[in-house]
Amino acid sequence: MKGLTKRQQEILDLIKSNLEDNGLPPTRADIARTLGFKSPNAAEQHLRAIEKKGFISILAGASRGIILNTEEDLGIPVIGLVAAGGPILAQENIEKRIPQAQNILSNKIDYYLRVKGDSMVDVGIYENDLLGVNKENPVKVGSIVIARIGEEVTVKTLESISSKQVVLKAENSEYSNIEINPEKDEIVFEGTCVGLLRDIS
Amino acid sequence: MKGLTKRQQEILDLIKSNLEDNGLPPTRADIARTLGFKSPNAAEQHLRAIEKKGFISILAGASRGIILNTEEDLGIPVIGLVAAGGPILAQENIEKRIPQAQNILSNKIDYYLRVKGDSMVDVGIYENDLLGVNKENPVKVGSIVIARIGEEVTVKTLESISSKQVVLKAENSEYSNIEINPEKDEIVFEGTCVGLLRDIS
DNA sequence: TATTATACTGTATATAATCACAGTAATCAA
DNA sequence: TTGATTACTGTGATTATATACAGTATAATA
Repeated sequence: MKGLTKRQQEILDLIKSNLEDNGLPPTRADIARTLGFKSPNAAEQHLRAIEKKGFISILAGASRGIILNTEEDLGIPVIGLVAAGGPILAQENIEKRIPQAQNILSNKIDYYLRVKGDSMVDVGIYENDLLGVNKENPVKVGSIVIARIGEEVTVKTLESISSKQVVLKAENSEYSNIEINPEKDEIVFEGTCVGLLRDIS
Repeated sequence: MKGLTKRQQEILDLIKSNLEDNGLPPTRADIARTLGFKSPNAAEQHLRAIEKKGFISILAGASRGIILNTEEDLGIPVIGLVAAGGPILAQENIEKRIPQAQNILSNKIDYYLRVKGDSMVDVGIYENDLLGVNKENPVKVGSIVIARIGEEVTVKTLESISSKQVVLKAENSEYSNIEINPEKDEIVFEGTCVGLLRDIS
């Protein structure tokens, strides 16, 4: 699917906003009027081009017969057990998806990670909780981070970090800290924990 | 806003499904065809009746100019501090609303209650967490319940209940149980806690 | 250099669609 | 028993809309 030109994008946006605001697609004349075309045929030809590129479908003969070909929103993936090796967001790790509802949590969630074990109970993170993970922001000392050490994925508080040593703290007095020398062992930060969902039965 | 007749409801449903399936409203002819009318005017008159009752708006002259008058979904209310007296869902208690996204949590959430205090830390419920509350299901022993005792709203585990005594357990060893005689003191169960949301900064 | 894509104007027309007017018939409330 | 509401058929005028055809002009592509 090729990219749209600037003008074509404007028209696609117009269709979307028309749908959003009025609940129905615009006519060719509507498009021409809004964008200042003197001929509705300009809109017609743009629509053809956009259809050709796969972004919409046009229903022949039907008034306002413009259908958006939006790839449906799959939702935010929930990561269960992480298979050894591969990337955390690999298909085989996705347990299910839950619809992304903006404003449920304040920060952007890239994926949810199902908690295994009890190493973070002292900060109220329990087994089977879903942690909302933001993978964009750089990790900060004091944050709860998702780290991959070798092939193992773990959730811990980042206690300190330098080029020689990374200290991960388990928030459970029965566990001891994890200390890693990043020059010797591979450690990758998969993201920062910015939220939590829990089902209570 | 009066109620719709059975036939009018069928037509409203048809409009909705048309919108859902095709992304645009039906024409009078579409409606007539689908419902077996021999005249598109039958559809026209039904639409007028439905508009008169306030469920849709008709754009004069526009093709497919049918707009649903859906009262917008306000979202699930978040209850902050509960004012003394009055019902928990009273307007003045609503801090904000967050869009209801099905499947985020498994159970039905009627409202969210912002946690004050630390009386439930031992089950991982912290200050400022949002508790998802279901107010329909009857409370059960062992569940975390939202109870109103006199004018105070509290979240506790329901330890035992009988006509003579209700015992509410704080999940924090520094707090002691609350024992109430429902024949002497007023106790109302506002719901059961079925989920939890937490923002982690 | 020819071709294709983009980005329009301008005209015209078939048909899609709204909507008014004229009926029929059944049900229900005043 | 009169009037209002519901639930349609049937016809047709008017207008809203899609869409074909004929151009102009520019930029990118082969």
